[in-house]
Amino acid sequence: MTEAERVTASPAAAPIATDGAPRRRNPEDTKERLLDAAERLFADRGFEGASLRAVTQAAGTSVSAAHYHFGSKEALLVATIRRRTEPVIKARAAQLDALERRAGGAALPLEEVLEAFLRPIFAERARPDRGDDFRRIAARLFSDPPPIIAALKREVFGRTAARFLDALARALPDKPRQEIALDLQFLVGVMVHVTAGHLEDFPTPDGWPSLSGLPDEVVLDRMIQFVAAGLRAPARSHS
Amino acid sequence: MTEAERVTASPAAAPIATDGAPRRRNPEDTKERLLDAAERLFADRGFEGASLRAVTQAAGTSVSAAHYHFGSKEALLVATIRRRTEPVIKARAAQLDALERRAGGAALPLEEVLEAFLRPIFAERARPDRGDDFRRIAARLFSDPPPIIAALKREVFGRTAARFLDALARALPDKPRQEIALDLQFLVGVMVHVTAGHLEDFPTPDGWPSLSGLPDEVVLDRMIQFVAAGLRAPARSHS
DNA sequence: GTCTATAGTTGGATAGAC
DNA sequence: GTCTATCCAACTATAGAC
Repeated sequence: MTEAERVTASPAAAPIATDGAPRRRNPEDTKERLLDAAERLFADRGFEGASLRAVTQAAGTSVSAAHYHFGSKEALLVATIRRRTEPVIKARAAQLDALERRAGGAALPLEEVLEAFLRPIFAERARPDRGDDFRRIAARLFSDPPPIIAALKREVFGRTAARFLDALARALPDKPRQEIALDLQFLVGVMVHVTAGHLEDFPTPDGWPSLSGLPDEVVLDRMIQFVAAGLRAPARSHS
Repeated sequence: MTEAERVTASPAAAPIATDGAPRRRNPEDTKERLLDAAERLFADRGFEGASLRAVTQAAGTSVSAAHYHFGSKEALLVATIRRRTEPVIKARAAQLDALERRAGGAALPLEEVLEAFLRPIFAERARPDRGDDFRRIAARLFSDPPPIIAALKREVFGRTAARFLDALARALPDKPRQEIALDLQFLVGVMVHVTAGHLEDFPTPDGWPSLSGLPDEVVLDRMIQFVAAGLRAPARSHS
């Protein structure tokens, strides 16, 4: 396959739907359309795999418009990710605040701590007003090449991790702190895998019920049960 | 930052260590050196982010040598991934075979099924003879752009999933099959996250013990406890 | 089997008109 | 603010000498 064939074979060069006629040249929401297109293409092809030209074409603009609004391709990526992560981080903090207020000085209920961590990301995923490709953007955040991503990742994670580690420690006072930290990483693994949409990507083998149609609420529920049980599981006394 | 600065700022153009003097021109292991370099650079920068030139330079060869041995950049990626996944798939099957033989017709012990699934990937990760960057290659397999990766991913997963789903069903006879399938995805999420090396990538906040020095055996042990408890957790009767 | 040299594209970024 | 036109560096892949 030649390079030209490979590129044209790749789909998704379709422009972002701008509800109705192919009207162009809206003054301010060009920025928004660029973010939508970038989100979809970065998620589909990766940062280096999605050219700025492809992104701007899908957004119905030009390369220079993107440079005008964002300054560089990297900056566009950062803006794309921040648009999604900011509301999640804030919603998590808000839910945790409410939870701690309600509990007063008492131990926090584990399942509710987990829900405060997990529900916001599902909520963001399901928002219909913005492109619905939040999906793999979260997974990319975890595995895309380092340039700025590594720093972004740590910042995003760091802003939430400390609070949730403390909350988990309050929910499970007898659990060793290192085990809490390790189990939180397991939880993050589950979250990323599900958020990234891998449930839809891996068809179950013949004879097994499909997972791709499962409502978010069912998946979220089961995640909480699964992870709560894991967190409560005592360390094995060395056999 | 200019493009030139960004590129030169990026490290890891160092050649693969060929134990001792910078001896070149070994007849056959050029292929091996190319795979080592490709593994490291694809893992660090992603498939599109790591140019063939960078890979061949790190391997101490030329672009055309890579084409001679593999035919294309994509084929090199596939070979890189297969070299790691093949032994894991085979080891998993072997451990499961042994387990089923030992159990006869009886129920399989859950923890041992999980160990058959998880230990081989840790073993591969720890092999010193090949470059030690198995790490993020597994994560890439799950989130890198589609060209051939999507197909590869399904093939690799499919060859193991059916057998493990059956084994889990034999270990937990009362568990609904859809719940087993869903929980297996959670397990995969944990596995990918840990294998990808994210434990080392996310420094724990101040006041929390670091995870980066943890021996593989400790992590594997805790993973099995965590996931086993999750799998055993009963579905919540809808509140 | 490995090299040098080169072909032919495509990439991000910018200048300057409007 | 958005466009067209252009710069030039970097890419994959191949041809052909050795």
